[in-house]
Amino acid sequence: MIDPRVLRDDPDRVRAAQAKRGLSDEVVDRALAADGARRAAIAEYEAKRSQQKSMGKQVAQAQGEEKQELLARTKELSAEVKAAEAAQGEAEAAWQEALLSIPNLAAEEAPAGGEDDYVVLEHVGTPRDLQAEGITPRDHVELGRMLGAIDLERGAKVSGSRFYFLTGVGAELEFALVNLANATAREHGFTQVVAPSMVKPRAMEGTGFLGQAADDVYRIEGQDMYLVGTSEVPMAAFHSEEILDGASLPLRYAAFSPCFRKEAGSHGTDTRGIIRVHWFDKVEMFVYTTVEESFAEHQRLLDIEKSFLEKLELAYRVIDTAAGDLGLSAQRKFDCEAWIPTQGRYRELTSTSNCTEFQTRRLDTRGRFGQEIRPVATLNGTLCAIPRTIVAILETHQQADGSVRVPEALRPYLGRDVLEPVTA
RNA sequence: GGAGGCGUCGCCUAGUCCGGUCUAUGGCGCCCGCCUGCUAAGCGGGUUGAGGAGUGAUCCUCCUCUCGCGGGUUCAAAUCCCGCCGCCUCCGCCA
Repeated sequence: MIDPRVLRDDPDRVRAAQAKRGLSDEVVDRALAADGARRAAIAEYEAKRSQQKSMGKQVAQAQGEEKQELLARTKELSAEVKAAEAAQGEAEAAWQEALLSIPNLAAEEAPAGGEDDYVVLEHVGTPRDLQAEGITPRDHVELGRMLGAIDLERGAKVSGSRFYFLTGVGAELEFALVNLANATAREHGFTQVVAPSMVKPRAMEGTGFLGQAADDVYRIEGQDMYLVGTSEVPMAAFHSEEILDGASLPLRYAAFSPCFRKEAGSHGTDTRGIIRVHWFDKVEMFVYTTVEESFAEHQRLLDIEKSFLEKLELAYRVIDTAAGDLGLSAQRKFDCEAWIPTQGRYRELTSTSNCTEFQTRRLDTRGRFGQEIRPVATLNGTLCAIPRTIVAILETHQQADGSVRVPEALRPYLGRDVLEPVTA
């Protein structure tokens, strides 16, 4: 949720931010009106309650007729207190509802517009031209089958479309990537975490995934729980309802968890292979820091993501996502997209967002800075989403005979220099 | 899954049966002061936390909320009733 004081003091800034995302500012007016009503209702309730309390004390001390008289009057007051309390509750709920529906204020620097209005910040590495090397490119599905690494047929048989088994070197690849990612995270001072991938509604809502993104979230039948689409969710809720020691910041975590996504609304796109699947494992970086520090930290997360892709010897580009394509929580987002040879284009491998105080206000995570207590900032960034990384590695480092050269940095973790086909 | 117990202001704890002066007791710890060659001990004082208002800024004053969480009863709830959550012990089942 955005800072209510910003809304109160500078509503035009919020309106401008809404416009930048291509959204109407109707919610802004609604929230402003609700805020006024809420404050009035609170004042009303507190006054009545205070009156009731002091009368209660008189009742306790009074005797006989005097007591009966007081009781009659205080009974009346009690009804008024109840009414005022109910009115306050409603006003508070209306205000919350309006405020929660306002997305984070996009950064000044974020490009305006929608999905296609991203700005390419840089290209790193040269996309491999397999044709020029005299190699007929095989896609990851074919390579995965030849290497005995990816079993899509059985994935579909057992679990349905968009499921897969990683087998043999495929499974080895997953663990090697996870270990490399964790080692990288440790080098940068991150605390490793294995996070639960089922959460209560509070965590889901607090991270902003039950709004516009709710269609993509799996809910557990018969239980008030959700499967997470990223460990950003449990990690954002990790310190919920806590006041952190300001001196302990930044808190840097690298969390491993399975991720589940319905992929509703993506019917027909990326149906082949393991680019877009209902379940995958991921190592995600998650940081708690101050808002002031968050911008530099965002760059740091991006740098770590870049260095990881470089360790894997992948060609990629970095894009600055446009305001309209930011999630509800994000103030700014950078994606790293790796070159996928058989698709002839860059595909998202990692994504890092600065959510400033948006999530911590919802989840009530604050920091104590001397005398002052205020919300902290959260940031998240993919370190390694397994299936897409496997796609990029297989396709990028394939050789004429269908074998795959293993990037140097991964070799110690995989114990192999090259992945050899098991079938022709 | 079954049975029982517990949840109070950083930690421990009194209070809950029998509702009101609980503005929550005491200890530990912590903070300030005194004493002191230094340290320790001793003595005195302070100390729940959060949100908000008063001319937004270290102070002061006031209000609300806070005894696991949410409801209910009542003029009044730490205290009575209901639901939920968490922890512990035992049993069953299980990776």
